[in-house]
Amino acid sequence: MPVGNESTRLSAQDWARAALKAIAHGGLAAVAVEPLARTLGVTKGSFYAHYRNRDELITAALTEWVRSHGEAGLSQYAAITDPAQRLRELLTTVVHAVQPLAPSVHLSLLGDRNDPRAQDAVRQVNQARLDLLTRTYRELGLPPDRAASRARVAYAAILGLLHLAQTDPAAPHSAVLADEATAIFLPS
Amino acid sequence: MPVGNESTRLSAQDWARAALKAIAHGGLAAVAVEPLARTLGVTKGSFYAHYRNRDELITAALTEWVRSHGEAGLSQYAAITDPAQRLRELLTTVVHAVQPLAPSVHLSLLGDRNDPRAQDAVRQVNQARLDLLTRTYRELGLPPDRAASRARVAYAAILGLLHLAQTDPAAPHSAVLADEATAIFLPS
DNA sequence: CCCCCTTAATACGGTTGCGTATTGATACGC
DNA sequence: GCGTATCAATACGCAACCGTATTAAGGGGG
Repeated sequence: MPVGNESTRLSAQDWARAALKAIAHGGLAAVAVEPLARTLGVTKGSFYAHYRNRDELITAALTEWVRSHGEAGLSQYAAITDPAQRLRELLTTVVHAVQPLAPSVHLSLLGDRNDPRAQDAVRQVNQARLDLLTRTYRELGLPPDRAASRARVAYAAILGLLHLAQTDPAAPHSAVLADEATAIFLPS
Repeated sequence: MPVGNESTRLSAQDWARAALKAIAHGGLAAVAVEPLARTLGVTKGSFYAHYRNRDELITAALTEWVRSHGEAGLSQYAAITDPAQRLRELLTTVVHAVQPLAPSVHLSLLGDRNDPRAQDAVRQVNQARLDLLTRTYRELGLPPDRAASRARVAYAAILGLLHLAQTDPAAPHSAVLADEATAIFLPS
């Protein structure tokens, strides 16, 4: 069975993915070997065949998250040549993708921001996104320093909308919000 | 000793305050009786003279937080009659107050957003702030629905700036940011 | 085809934290 | 001052989880 991912045996990746799910749900504290093993249907004995300890699992999971949410995850947006269009895409994607109430790794890591590993992961992802936004505003004609601060405020709004969507039960009409956001953040 | 708060004995308030500090630092998980007792210089035996259990402490701490950060904490802004001035105050206060790296209860609670008590506390505080912002934008002449969505985006930006300030080591010039934010969010 | 490496189970000890019971100390009202 | 409320210490049982043996099973490469 060369391909076929329905193997009955687990890989290190399986554990890392489960760890990310746990982080999204309950933060780093939720990455606990024995509970994870229970949800994976094995006992913890097998975990130590893949990682030396819990810390290694956390590091692996966060590394994977940074990889997929940093520049790699932004490449589809970076590929858009028209900066105005790119900005619009970024904003509307966020505003809409915000609804599914999918538990967010990003928000959970915020709760663990004392942990150096979490702080570092969040910092890297934020930096990649801020860079892209700053570049976009520069291409739209803003002077570098204004582009930087505007990108910062815009990204802050994106993050905040994510916060609000995750806590508010009241789902605001996303279409209206998207319009408002683009009206605000597309440059004068 | 009627006044004088240097009493050698602790009150329920002291425990609640310590709990809030712990939440700001490590989320709800950090509200642990024995560690708290250690930092307070007593043993946990005395804790149970003030609260029946850990849950009661958490509830008390969150209630206190909602009280002081909900409408009560907003009254000084609500008192500003000129809506434009009020909005400016709100924005600049946030942008500046954001620096001290004071660990934020709000951000920590986002990490615990699965916990119903945390979710409820955050929801209440957010609602009070959103209401004030929405009212402000209405007074500035925006139609009700636009006022609501604009308030939402503005508050999202405030939350996001808080987020960024807590994770970024790179402290951006707050004066620049404040200008940018007011330029963006003061209505057209 | 058989050996060995990977995955998994079981069992154990150690730590941390919750909650309870019991007893001691201390302050304040009378 | 005296007694009762409140605050505090100690000791205990209990549960969850980490990490470490140790052993078993199974499946591919030589």
